[in-house]
Amino acid sequence: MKPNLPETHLEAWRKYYVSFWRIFAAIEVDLAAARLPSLSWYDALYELYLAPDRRLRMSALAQSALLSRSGLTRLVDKLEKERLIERKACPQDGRVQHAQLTDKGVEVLRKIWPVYRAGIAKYFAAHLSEAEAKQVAAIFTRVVAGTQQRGSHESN
Amino acid sequence: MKPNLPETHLEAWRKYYVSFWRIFAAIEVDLAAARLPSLSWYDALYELYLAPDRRLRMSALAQSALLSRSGLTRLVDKLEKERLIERKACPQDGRVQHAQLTDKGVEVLRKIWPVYRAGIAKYFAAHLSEAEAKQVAAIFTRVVAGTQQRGSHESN
DNA sequence: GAGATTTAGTTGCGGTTGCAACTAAAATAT
DNA sequence: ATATTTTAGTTGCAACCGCAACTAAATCTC
Repeated sequence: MKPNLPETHLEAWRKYYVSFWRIFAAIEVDLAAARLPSLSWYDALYELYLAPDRRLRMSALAQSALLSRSGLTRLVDKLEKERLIERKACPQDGRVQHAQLTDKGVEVLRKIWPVYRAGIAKYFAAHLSEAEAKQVAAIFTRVVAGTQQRGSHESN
Repeated sequence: MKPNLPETHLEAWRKYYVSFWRIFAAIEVDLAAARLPSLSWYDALYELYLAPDRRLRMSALAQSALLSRSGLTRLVDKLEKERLIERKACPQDGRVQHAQLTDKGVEVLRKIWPVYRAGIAKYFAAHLSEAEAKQVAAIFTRVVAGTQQRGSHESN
């Protein structure tokens, strides 16, 4: 009943876990109230926005957007139906599809961001001093590096 | 384009957000690999385990387990089908149902915990010093307090 | 104390996601 | 060069979850 998981670390996990779900739900509520798409849409659009030429292969986008490949296929279906992205076949490799962000996609991104940003500010940032924010960023950068490539994958 | 959300805080949010999804997915993979129920089951069972007499009203459990009332109804249906909990009508108030943890529920909790604990240790705790764990616990205790009762509710 | 309101929980329904199986194309092997 | 294997993406299916609407019971109003 005791591996290397001291009580302090466990308590940190519990608060981290609960805080995340609370903040996440609160932001989703705010987005829905503003009749805006949810965070998963934002994540995908934003990753495309950052990418060179604003386009990414499906699997690369799945990784960045924290989705399985199949999950991404459905999401891209919906985004494409709304004309926020376009699927572009790759001439070099007939298997790959690129998701290409459209201008309308950028526009939607710009509509979501103020609400999202306000949520981050209210529910998260308001409770962190500058120094704490730096520490949290540093700590979780390490955590992310430690979990690189894990989860969210399909079997095969 | 700039409310009170400095770049440092935004960066902290990004790492927090990504780390959470990665860790969460990794733990779910570990649980599934061990043919164990997922975290949402654990959360509900554990809240009951902590409660006086190991039972809680449906709505109280929904709050603790970070679910909507309807979501909890379905979850309790499944837990009851597996005999991990029982629904007990409340004699004082005919509207109320109590979810009562069974011995089998405790047993399952004890089977899940080692895998869950190992996941927390590997994916989360391994990257935090003792001092950092204390800080993280303190910071996110504040964050949780700030989001008390938000999200996860139904309209009406 | 009968009727309106509020509260607790459930159900209909739709949206989202992942796994396994599938299709098509490219890379590798013989 | 053809056959096998691997890779990229999609589709069938089922699980999970929330909102809105609903039922039943308690409380409040007059």
